[in-house]
Amino acid sequence: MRREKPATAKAEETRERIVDAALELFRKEGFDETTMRDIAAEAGVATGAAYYYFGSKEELVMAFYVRTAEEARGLLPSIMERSTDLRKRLHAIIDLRLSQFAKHRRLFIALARIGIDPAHPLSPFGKDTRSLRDESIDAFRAALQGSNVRIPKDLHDELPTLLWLYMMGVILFWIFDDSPGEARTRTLLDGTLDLIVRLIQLSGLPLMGPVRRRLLRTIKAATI
Amino acid sequence: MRREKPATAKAEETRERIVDAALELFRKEGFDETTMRDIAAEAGVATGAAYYYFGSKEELVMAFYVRTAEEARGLLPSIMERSTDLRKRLHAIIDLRLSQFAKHRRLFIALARIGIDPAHPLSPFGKDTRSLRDESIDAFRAALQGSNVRIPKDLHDELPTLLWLYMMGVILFWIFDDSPGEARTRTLLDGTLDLIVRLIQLSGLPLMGPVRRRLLRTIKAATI
DNA sequence: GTTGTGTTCTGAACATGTTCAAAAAAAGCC
DNA sequence: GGCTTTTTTTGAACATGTTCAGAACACAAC
Repeated sequence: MRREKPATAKAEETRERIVDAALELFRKEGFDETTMRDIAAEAGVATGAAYYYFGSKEELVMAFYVRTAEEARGLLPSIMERSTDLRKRLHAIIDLRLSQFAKHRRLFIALARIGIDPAHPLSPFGKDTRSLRDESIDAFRAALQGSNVRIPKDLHDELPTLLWLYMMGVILFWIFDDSPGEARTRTLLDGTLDLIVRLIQLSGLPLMGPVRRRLLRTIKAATI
Repeated sequence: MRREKPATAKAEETRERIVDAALELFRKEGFDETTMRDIAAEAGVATGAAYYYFGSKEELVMAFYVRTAEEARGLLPSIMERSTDLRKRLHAIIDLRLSQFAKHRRLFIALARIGIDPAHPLSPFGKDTRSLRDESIDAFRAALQGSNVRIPKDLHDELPTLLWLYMMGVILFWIFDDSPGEARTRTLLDGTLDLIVRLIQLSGLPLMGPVRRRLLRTIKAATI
């Protein structure tokens, strides 16, 4: 049985060697082009060793995602300190993730292929990825809190999740964006962020209560 | 070399047998669980024969999609005749496609796994799938034309594509919807369709010109 | 009918993700 | 140190998508 955490320091080191080899080869050759035998050889172990630490080739891609999440965790607090402007904050979060993924485009697409299967344990909406998802949503919660925009109380709970969904949408767009430097995704992000921030601001006006509540009801009914 | 169209009637018949066997097994056992050997055996041919007609297992999934598209082509005209109400028309189109896919949920997810890779020939945004995509977009164009809602001229070109994108979004939501009878997707569709139809109506008001044009500019810049 | 040519089909071979029984190494215990 | 137990590692075996050289077949030309 594969264990969650290697027991010994040496095992931990072997595990690291395998991830490093895998990510390096994925980056250089692509996900499909890299074989588990290549990875094992590069890490200096037998093929089976990779399967002792990772249940499948796909779990190695997940290791990549976990690394980006850890990196983001380290970087985001200082980014939040730079400004209280909501638009800048949201832009910074999404821009950071996009930049991380852009460095490993093909690998990220392999991840998307895995994630789009709702039955797959590594799907972004599944329960196995819950902590990663929650952390990502909390980033948006933190961006809202202490920002220069007042958020109506009844939006407090849902808005972070909605913004996270919005980011997922932008990332989906980015996957299919073949413009140089992903310029089109940048354009979309700039244009829609303006719209979103303005909508959030407007939603606070007294007149908007009924509209906001109606929308909220639809969203809740659809996502419960 | 694999040919586009089989030359003889017998070959055409073999091809059909292979598709039928594949779809039947996919439906009964699931895409991943069905092997090419199973398919060939069920169709009464050698394994290699399947590869004579289809370049890969994935192309067999595409055959499924093509069948649903053909079915939709047959059904949509009569549906359009039933009402000129825009909301009903849009609902009918999307509901038809959702119902078709719901009958083969797991198979559709295999299709999604293929389609999310922008480099894959069968991606819904690629040039190989252009005619299927255009046909799908044209369905929305037909729904708009002769509907009870007047469409501003500058929206004529883009709106069908935007509605198609909206449908893609709903389908994406549906993929992850595990509620019984896909009730949540139905709720989302009902709620957002109201919003969309109202937005389209509002966009025709003289006051909305600048807003509409600004949004159009963003969309065009992002999708050129 | 024979020959030639293009089409359809076969089944063995190959590549690669994955499994697993057993060996090797490490850790724990006296 | 020697013994037992647990962890780690090995490499061959297996399953399945895919390829391919050639066999079988169909059909036209003569």
